Amino acid sequence: MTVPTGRRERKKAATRQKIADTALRLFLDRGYDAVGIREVAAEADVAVTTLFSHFACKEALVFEQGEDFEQRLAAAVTDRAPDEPLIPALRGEIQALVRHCTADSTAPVWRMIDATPALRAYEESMRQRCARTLAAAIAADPALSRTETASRTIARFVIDAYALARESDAPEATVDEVFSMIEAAWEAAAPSRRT
Amino acid sequence: MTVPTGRRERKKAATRQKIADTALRLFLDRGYDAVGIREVAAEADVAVTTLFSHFACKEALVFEQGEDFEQRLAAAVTDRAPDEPLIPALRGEIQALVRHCTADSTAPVWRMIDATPALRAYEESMRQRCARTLAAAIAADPALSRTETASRTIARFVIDAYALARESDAPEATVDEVFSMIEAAWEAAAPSRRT
DNA sequence: TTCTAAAAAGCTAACCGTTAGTGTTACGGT
DNA sequence: ACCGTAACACTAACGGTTAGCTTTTTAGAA
Repeated sequence: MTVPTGRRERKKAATRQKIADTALRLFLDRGYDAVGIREVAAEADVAVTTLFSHFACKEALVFEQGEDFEQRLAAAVTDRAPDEPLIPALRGEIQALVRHCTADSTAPVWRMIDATPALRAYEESMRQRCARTLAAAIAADPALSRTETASRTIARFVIDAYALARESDAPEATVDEVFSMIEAAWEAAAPSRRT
Repeated sequence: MTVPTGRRERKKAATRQKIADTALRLFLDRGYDAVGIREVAAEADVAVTTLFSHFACKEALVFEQGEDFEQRLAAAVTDRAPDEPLIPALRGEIQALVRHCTADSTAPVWRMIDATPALRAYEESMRQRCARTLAAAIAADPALSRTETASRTIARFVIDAYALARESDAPEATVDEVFSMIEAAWEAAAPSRRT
């Protein structure tokens, strides 16, 4: 509850960071598949079991940064101005995420992810969790008044926009094009107004 | 090209079938995670390496039947009557697939899949391949005249409909609801007609 | 029929990610 | 100063997967 600044937690965070940094360096250097867990642990000077107490699996080492994805999308729904429409808010957030993936500093990592089936699959599973969180946030907003199914559907569509943009040559234009389709789908799911 | 009825290919198919049958029986009996590859191979009376020459991984053993998924969806696009609209044709196909998953004969398998993270993930990867094939089929039909991006988008949306229906309590109703949203998205992607 | 090339299946032995079991240290609160 | 516990380490294994190599089976030519 106090701001987490015990020596203990600082050391823990440092260990975690050192593992992630070491892993990413080795992976980018020699390829994800060519570097084994035992080697990462040795290079970071920790036991293999310690590594796995910080990260659930090998793939998770790569996604250390940018884990907040999930929170950010949900926040884009819950924290928007009371009269701000949903879809543009989500489009803005997706655009920001896409820009982050294509930024110079992170681009090599994303290129590695795209080139590695295991990492693509892991990212996909993260996206699914993300879609569920987003669906819950949408369904929870009474102002939107859509079906459970419609909420889940739109959430998946939004995640699709991100996935399609990541695969695209012109990510930002792709986001816009997909979102114009999402907008239409969202309107089509509106409750009929003559009650 | 001749109907494949050499002794060789019959024996090979038989071996494959025996492995798949044995695996499914053991999995349904005692749980997917509780049965190891070595045990499946022993029970089917083949070497482990033989098993892996027929199936790419453990998960693939479960999806032996219903692999045609991919072809069927693409066929629903390419084989439809010249003036039949795309979306209803796809909805019909998805409905058929969903019904197949809930049929009494296959329901236990799908229940096992839903209960096993590894199998859910594998199914998701199959869906992605499927979406790509479907996107190609849609993009290849000049009568539809949509963008590459629009084709890919609709393909993903259609696959989403299937995924959402599988997770739903009322699969057929879910398919209909999602498809009404897809229909709107599809129309919104139509090329503007005043050229 | 007999022979041969190749496909299919087998065996061994390992690699790699991951985990259980069991200590050992270092820290935080008392 | 002391105790409970969180963090880390060590060993040893398990389960999926593959490489390397040998043996069996089959298709088709001679």
